[in-house]
Amino acid sequence: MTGVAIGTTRRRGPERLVRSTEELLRDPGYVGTSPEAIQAHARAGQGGMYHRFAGKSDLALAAIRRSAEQVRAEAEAALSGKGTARDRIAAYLSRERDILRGCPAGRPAQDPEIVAGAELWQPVHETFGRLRERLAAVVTEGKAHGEFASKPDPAHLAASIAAVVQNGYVPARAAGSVEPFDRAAEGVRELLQTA
Amino acid sequence: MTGVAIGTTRRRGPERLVRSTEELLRDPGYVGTSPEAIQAHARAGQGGMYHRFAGKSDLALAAIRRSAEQVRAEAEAALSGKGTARDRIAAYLSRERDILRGCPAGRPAQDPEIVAGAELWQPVHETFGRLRERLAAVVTEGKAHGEFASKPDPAHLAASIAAVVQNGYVPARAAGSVEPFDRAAEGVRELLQTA
DNA sequence: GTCTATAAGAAGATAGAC
DNA sequence: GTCTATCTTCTTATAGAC
Repeated sequence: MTGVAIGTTRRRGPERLVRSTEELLRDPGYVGTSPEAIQAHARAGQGGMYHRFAGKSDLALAAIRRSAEQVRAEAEAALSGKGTARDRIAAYLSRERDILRGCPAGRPAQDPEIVAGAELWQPVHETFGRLRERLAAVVTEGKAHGEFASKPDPAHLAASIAAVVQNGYVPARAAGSVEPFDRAAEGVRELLQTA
Repeated sequence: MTGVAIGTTRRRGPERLVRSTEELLRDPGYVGTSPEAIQAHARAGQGGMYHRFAGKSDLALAAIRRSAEQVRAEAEAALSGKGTARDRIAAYLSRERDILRGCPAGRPAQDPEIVAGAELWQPVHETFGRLRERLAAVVTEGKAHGEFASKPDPAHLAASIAAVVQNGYVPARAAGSVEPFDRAAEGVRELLQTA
């Protein structure tokens, strides 16, 4: 531990490189991002990059881990907050997500080269699984307090909510607009009202 | 019109090339698919391919159009079938989709090179939009017959359903299993029961 | 029309000076 | 540790024989 702050103002080399990779992984995606592009974005030289990281995939691993951790933390903040289970799920659905830039956790799941190799794929896999588990737990909790009818299975409902959120990104990109995402989130909220 | 059947047994060159491109576009995706791979898959030579198509993007355009048309037709088959609005939506959710191979219509929406240029992106865009409209119409119909509570807005609900279906693909790929998709579809069905 | 050979370019990584 | 030059390989496309 060097005690150097990881913030927006003062970042050491490796930190900046990982940040840049995170951003580029969201938008052009893994295959669409060249080491050169990462260096340009991070304003780092080739030397620096290859000195600290073994290569593109090594950098991507660091970036994916960081993105996954953040997605997890944000979800946790919403799902462990105040209010009823329904409120917390609604809060989770409302989080700002910069939809058109793609899902920081889900986008990599679409990259052929990432899915192919286990190292990069594993953290993505884990993040999604834990998120669904956490959502299911909140649904179960809500059912225990009589918030939901007995009908919806927690695991199913959790999967639906996760699908809408994590993947509403796709139609949004297809439409070139956040509208599909917002509408989908609103639709789930409305369904939960009546459930 | 030459009258040659477009089936599995007898396909002319261009047809085979487009088919192969469709399949490869679903799985490795646009960036991950080389002209060479297409030729190998279609058992065609370079000459044949470049003779009929201007290049990779030209072939991709043909493939995307065909996939989009098929997705639209399948959705229409389910949504215009017999039964209540709820039944038809449930049927739509149950269609076999070869989940892990990716969504034929949505996968392209994730490819940086496709999103960048308008030609390839446009058919994807259109397909998603029309599908949501169609779903919204069925929901509206269901509400008119008193199948759903007055609460859910048709456009919102349609967006939710579309997000679950078209994109349940993402968590499924992340998990390496169809389970997340199946659960999500089941979750929406259950919610519709109670709505 | 279909094949083989090959060119032009970029992606990813390395070498070696400083 | 960081920079520049270089190397290899892959991707996409073209040329020209047949």
